[in-house]
Amino acid sequence: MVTLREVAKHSGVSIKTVSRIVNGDPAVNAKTRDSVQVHLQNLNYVPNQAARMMRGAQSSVYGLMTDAVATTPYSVDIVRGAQSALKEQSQTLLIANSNGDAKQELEFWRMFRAQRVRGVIYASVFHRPHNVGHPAFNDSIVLANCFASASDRPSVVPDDEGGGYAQAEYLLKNGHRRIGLLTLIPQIDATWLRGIGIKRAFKNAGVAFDEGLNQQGMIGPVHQETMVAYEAALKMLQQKNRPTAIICGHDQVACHVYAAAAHLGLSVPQDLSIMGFDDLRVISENLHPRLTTVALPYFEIGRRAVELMRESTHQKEGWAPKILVPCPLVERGSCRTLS
Amino acid sequence: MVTLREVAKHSGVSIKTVSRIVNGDPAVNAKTRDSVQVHLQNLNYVPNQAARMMRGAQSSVYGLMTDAVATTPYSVDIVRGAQSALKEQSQTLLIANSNGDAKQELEFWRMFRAQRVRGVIYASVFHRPHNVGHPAFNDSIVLANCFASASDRPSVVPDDEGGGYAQAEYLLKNGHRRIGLLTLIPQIDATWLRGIGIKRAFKNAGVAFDEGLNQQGMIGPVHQETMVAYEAALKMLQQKNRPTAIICGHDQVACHVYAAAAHLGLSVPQDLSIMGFDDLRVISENLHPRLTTVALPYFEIGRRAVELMRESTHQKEGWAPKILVPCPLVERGSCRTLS
DNA sequence: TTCTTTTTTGACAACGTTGTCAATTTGTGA
DNA sequence: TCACAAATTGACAACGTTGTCAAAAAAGAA
Repeated sequence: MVTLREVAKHSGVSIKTVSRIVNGDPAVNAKTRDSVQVHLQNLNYVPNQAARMMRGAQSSVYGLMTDAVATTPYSVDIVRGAQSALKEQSQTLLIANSNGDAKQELEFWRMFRAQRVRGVIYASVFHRPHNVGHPAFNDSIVLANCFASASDRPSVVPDDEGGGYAQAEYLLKNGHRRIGLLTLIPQIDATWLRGIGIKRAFKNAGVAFDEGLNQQGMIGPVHQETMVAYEAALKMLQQKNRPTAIICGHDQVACHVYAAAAHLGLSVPQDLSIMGFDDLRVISENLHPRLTTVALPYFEIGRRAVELMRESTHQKEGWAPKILVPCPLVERGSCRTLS
Repeated sequence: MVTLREVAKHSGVSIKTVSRIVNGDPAVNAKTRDSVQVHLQNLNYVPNQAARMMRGAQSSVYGLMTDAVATTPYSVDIVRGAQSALKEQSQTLLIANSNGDAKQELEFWRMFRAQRVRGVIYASVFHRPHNVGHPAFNDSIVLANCFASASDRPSVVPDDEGGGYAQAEYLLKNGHRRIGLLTLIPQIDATWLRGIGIKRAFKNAGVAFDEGLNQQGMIGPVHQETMVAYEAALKMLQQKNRPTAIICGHDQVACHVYAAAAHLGLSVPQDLSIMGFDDLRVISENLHPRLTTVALPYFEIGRRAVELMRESTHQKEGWAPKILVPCPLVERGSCRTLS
């Protein structure tokens, strides 16, 4: 690897002068600068970050710890988003996914420390309280897609309540009155947050919400959910006074509702409107008709997390904002207007 | 941050002795070791990688450059796989995704150099020839999920030919004779590789392959494909002598075939067997019935890429093996046995 | 010209670690 | 007891960079 010394030797100046030029110090004679720059180019010098860091410079690497991105497609967008915010200052992401294993995680914290990462973004796929941390990173952890219950940490989470509101508001606006609900398991915060949003939309529209149409699309403990949306949808749609629309807690749930509708000979959206959540494009763009859904803004969450991290540097103890990123509704073809 | 010096001061020994203990050098008196170890624990010492690297140690960080993982869910499994292979030696992954932008990519190569990463895994979501590289990393780049046409680089790719063979062989074994094909766009290598595999299976089974049933499920240029599987499937299934099974170039294509079948009142797998490719679990496990498909072994590809990278250290110029990772068939409920 | 100011340059130390090698301590055998 | 070998320990340099400060060169003022 080319070092400053080598460039200096080639250019016939001191190491320090080359260093100055590399770092854009104006206190260098223009002629010298030009001549050295040529050699920098020729030798293709790239500064050694390790050496820079030893001199006390801040690391340009951030850590991204995640418990189980693996299971959700597109949560990789958190990574993309974080990166997009990072690259402007040519910083990078060190990635570690622990699959939720605490021991694994501990080891990764250690690794982050060894690498002297500047801060850590802790991303969990489940948007629910999370205690997290390591004393060594006390003031430089940002939670993405989850938030801390006990310890107060800055966090960036999707606005599930707003997302739920958007789901219901859209259907109500389009004339639907009997609207079914197939939720995720209640242990997840997102479930009741969205529920609150949905009910708020009903209230705003002056429509009564029929609790009988509020069903779980999945059951069971966290991480071992069983999908029951198909059966639940069948039952719901076979009622005499069946709903004209179903709001799903997830695009996957929507999949099963499509299947149930097809099984009953109901066509979407003619006989039944379906609303998803998450916008897993692999699903939402491949169903027939394409699925109208509310997007989980993973990319934006990643971006914001990095921004929050940057701000956190200049904050005092106890600073722990909780940023809500809106969940935009993506209109496709699975919902129709009732006249 | 705690340094060796501090630990040494606390323990009343020299820096070097502490260093020895940290690195497990046996040439230390047991008593000394025990006493120092206590202080290491108490002070929570973690060696500074930057300093270690300056002393000439190999970096423990690898780079993962990717052009567009974003678009394919689960390709994130490449990351997981790589990590799983890495973590055994407490090494880490620096991640960079360029979204295919060449300028972006150049900057990332520079960053990798600045970080002195030990090697780079270049992962492309499209399994097709790819020229890639940077002189500085000449002998430490491994391609994952793609291979180089001009420059010869070690690469790890899915065995698409074998995957195609598995698709057809399974259906033939189950008594199907008229089997339709809805492929990806022909510009992608995977398309013809799988085609070869499929035809080999037909030949092995002594069954003639009807080229009339070989249709594209998608059309258009790379990166701007249009999905036409729905229409193609409709046409194919409305023939008088319609196929009893359809092999899809992708699980997404399969989605559309399900929809087409539902539209025609054909039930899966009773009236039609459907075979996918990729095993996007979000799709394959949420269709009704669940989709029998051939999995793209992203995780394994990531693992192997790291292993290959390790081997590459001791190889001479021109060493460029191309590893084929098998694509296992995942049996679910979308294919039936014809009697 | 000479002196002063300003600009430009370079010598040196330090960051935290480990390899080299020498110094010190401990153990062994006569 | 002493001589010698083995085990244990530490001083020092070096890795590549940048901050500090002083030296040298250039520019300006008298």
